[in-house]
Amino acid sequence: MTTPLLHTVQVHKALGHPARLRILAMLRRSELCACQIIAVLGLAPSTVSAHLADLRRAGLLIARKSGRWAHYRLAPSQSTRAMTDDWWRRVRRDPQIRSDAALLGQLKSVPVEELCQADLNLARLAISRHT
Amino acid sequence: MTTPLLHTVQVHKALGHPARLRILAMLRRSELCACQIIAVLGLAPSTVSAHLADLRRAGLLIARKSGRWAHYRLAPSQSTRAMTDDWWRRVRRDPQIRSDAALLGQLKSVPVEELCQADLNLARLAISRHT
DNA sequence: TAGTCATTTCGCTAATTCGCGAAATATAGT
DNA sequence: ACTATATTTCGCGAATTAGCGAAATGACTA
Repeated sequence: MTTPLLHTVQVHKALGHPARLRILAMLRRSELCACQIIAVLGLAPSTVSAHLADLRRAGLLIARKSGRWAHYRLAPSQSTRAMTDDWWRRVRRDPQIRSDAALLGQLKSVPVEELCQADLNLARLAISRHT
Repeated sequence: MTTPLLHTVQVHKALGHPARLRILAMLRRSELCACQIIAVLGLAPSTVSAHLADLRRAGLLIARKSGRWAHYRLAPSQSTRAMTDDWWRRVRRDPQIRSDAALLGQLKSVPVEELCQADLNLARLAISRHT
């Protein structure tokens, strides 16, 4: 158990990192597989996993495990939605956020089986093969 | 110059510390002198000054210097107000925030000249002398 | 002009955070 | 059972942050 003050601090700490904001921005559109998030961010899988754990601990997203894959989506809570709506207005036009969305749109056409185990460059190759 | 993403990160980092949230909560009621904030938080003046500088850099509050004293108030921007309104709903009933408000209410009756140069204990003595 | 005092800046140490690779976990397919 | 593999956990070095006291700054006062 924790106080409202410390919980609020934890939430804001979770939002205080570009990679974690990028993750939340991606998840606004739809639930995603961990490997898709890893491919878009271009960071080591262990690093992304830690960021996802931070966001989950802060109550901002929830995980769903389906076989080997882990799917993440935004937590449905009221306060989470209000909070993300707030910074979303400022961030939606950010170049990094927009390029993330563009890359993610292309990744959607790649089967998850091919995407996983591939770093960002391989992901791009897979895109060119599938479009 | 910075991107919208990095600016948003900076704002959330500023909100990701209990002392800084306590400062913003206090300033919701009214502008305050630095010495009043120092007395309520019970931290070293240099520490509080650093927190205030963080909040100012994030654009969340603005400073006004009047003689020897520095007065701080919330920045009047729209987004700042929306953001503080969000976490305020969760934090307003926090015991730490409430005791801050109670102490601050009593500090208001103490002249600034007596309050300054006094730590929290001296501040309490001053309160008992003035009520 | 010299002194006092509120506040900030500086220098430092301890604690936390970030990122990675390696190892561990767990699940699908053979 | 065994292998392959998606994800997480662990251990560690680099970078950042938090706190303090000491010194510097700037403004009132005598």
